[in-house]
Amino acid sequence: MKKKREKEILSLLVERRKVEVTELSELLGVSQVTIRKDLDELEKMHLIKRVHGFAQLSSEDDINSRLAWHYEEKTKIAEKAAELISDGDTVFIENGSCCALAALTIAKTKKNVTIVTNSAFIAGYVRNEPNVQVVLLGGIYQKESQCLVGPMIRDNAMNYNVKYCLIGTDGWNERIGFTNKDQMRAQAVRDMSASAEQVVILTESDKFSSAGTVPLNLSGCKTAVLTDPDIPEDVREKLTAKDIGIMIA
Amino acid sequence: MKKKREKEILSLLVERRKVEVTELSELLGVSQVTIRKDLDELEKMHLIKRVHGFAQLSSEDDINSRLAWHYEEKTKIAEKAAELISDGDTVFIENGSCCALAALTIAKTKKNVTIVTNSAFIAGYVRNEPNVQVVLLGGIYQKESQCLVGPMIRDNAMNYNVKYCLIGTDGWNERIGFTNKDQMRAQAVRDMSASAEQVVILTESDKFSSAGTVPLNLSGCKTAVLTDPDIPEDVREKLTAKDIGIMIA
DNA sequence: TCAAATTAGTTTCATTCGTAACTTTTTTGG
DNA sequence: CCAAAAAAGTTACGAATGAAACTAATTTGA
Repeated sequence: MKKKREKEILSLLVERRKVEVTELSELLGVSQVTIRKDLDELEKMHLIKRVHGFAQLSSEDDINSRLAWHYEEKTKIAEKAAELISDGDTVFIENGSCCALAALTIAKTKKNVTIVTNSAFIAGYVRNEPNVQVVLLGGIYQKESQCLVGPMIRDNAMNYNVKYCLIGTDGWNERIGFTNKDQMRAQAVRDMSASAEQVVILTESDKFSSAGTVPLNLSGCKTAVLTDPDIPEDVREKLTAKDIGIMIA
Repeated sequence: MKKKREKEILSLLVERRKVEVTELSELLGVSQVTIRKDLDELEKMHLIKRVHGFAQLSSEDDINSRLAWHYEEKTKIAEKAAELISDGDTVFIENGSCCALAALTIAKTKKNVTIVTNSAFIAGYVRNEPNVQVVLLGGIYQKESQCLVGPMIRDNAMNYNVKYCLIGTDGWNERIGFTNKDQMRAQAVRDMSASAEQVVILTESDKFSSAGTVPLNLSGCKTAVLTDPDIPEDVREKLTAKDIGIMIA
C-alpha cells in the first residue's frame, strides 16, 4: 500500500461497505479518473470489488473484506512471519486474515515451501503462486469462514511434525489468554498446534483490548505472539510473565 | 437455461473466450440491452464473467469455464443424479464439472444432506446453500483443478460408508474402461469409491469417443454410468457386457 | 545543482453501462 | 376465443468507463 489515499478509501469502505466513485472523488479532492486507478489497484489486491459506479468490500463474511481493516499492519506482520520460514520448510497455517496474508507472502518469497492448512480460503488465496505446495487438512467445511474443523483435522495433522504453526485469534485477556469465536475452530487450532514445536499467534495489537468467548488453551505449547508496535506495555509484561514470546513487526 | 440465445452466447464464448457486447448484438440480431440482460443471467450462474465491453469465460483452468461446454446436458445429468439422493443421505462426490453441478442441485433440492468431497471447488460452489453440510477430504491441493489428492484421501474416506459415490471422467474405451487425466486424481477416485456401495459416473456422451491416459480401474465396484441420450448404441452394449449399468438423463 | 526520467494526476472523448419507460409477443384463464 | 397479464425486447438518456494525450510533481544520478 504505497498511497495514503488508498488507505483512506479502505477506511471509508470498512465504515460504509459501499461508496460511489463520484463521492470518493469529492471527499478526497482528486479526479474521478485517479480514484478509478486507485480502485483498480485495490481490486488487484482483492481488497475490494468494483461495480458500475461503486466500490465495495467483498461479501461481509469473507476474509478478503476483513483484510481491508488495518491492512498495512497486517502486511507488516505477515512479512515478519514469513521471515521465520526458510526455503524447503513445511509450515502449519491456520485460518484468519493475518494468516492468509502470511501464507501469500511466504508463497511469493520462498522456494519449495509446503503450507499445511485447515483453510480452504488460504488454499485458494495462494493458488496462483507456483513455488508453494499446499496441503489441506480434511474436515467439516464451515461455510462462512471457509475453514475445516472436526476430528479429521487431528488425524491428518498427526501425519506431520513441523517447526512453526501460525495461528490467528480474535481477542485476549489476562485470565483466559487468547480466544477464538468458535469452539470447533478452537479445537482445530489445538489439534494443529500439537504437531508443531512453536506456535506463533499473528494478531494486530488492537485485539488485546477485549477477549472472545472460547479460550484457545494453548498452555502446553511453546508460544509467541507476533504483533504490531502498538501493543500496550502492560500486556507485554503480562505475556512475558506467562512465558509467551513477543515479536514486533 | 431457458433461452436458446444464451446457449448460442455460451458456444461463441467457448470458441473465442471473449466476445464484445456489440458483436453479440449484431450476430444474434437483438439490441445490446437485451444482450446485457442475458449476460447478467449467465454471470449469475457463474458461467461467464463480465468486463467493460466484453463477456468472457472464467479463467482457462477453472471448472466454471468447463461448465459452459454442454451446459444443458450437464444440467440434466446433474438433475438425474440428484434424484438418486434422499433427504438425510451422505454422498461422496468427486471433482469435475458434472459433479459440481450435481452437488449444487442436491444442495438446492434436498434437506440435510452431507456431501463428502475431495474438491475444494465444490465446497466453494455450494457455499451459499444453507441446507447442505460439506466435508472436505484432506490431501495435497492441486492448484489447477482445486481438488485434493494423496494418501490422506484414503484415510479420511475410510471414516465413511455411503451408498453413492458420484465421479467424473475424461474418456473411455473398450479395453481400459473409464479414464482420468491424472494419476493422483485417479487414485483419489479409487479411494473414495472403496467406501461406497455404488459408483455412478457422470459424463456427457461425447466423452465415449476417446480415452484419456490413466485408467480408473474401478473393476471391483458396482458401477453405473449416468449420461445423456446420445450415447452410441455399441457403447451401450459394451458397457452392459461389462456389467456396468446405464442411466439416461 | 540541475536536467532527464519516472511517477502521479488531470482533461478530454468516444464507448459502454444501467435504468426506466415503452412496445411487441406470448401465456393463460374465464 | 379473446382479453388481461406476464414476459421478452426496444428505445432513449444521463451517468460511468477506459484509453490516450497532456501537465505537474517528484525522484535520481551525473
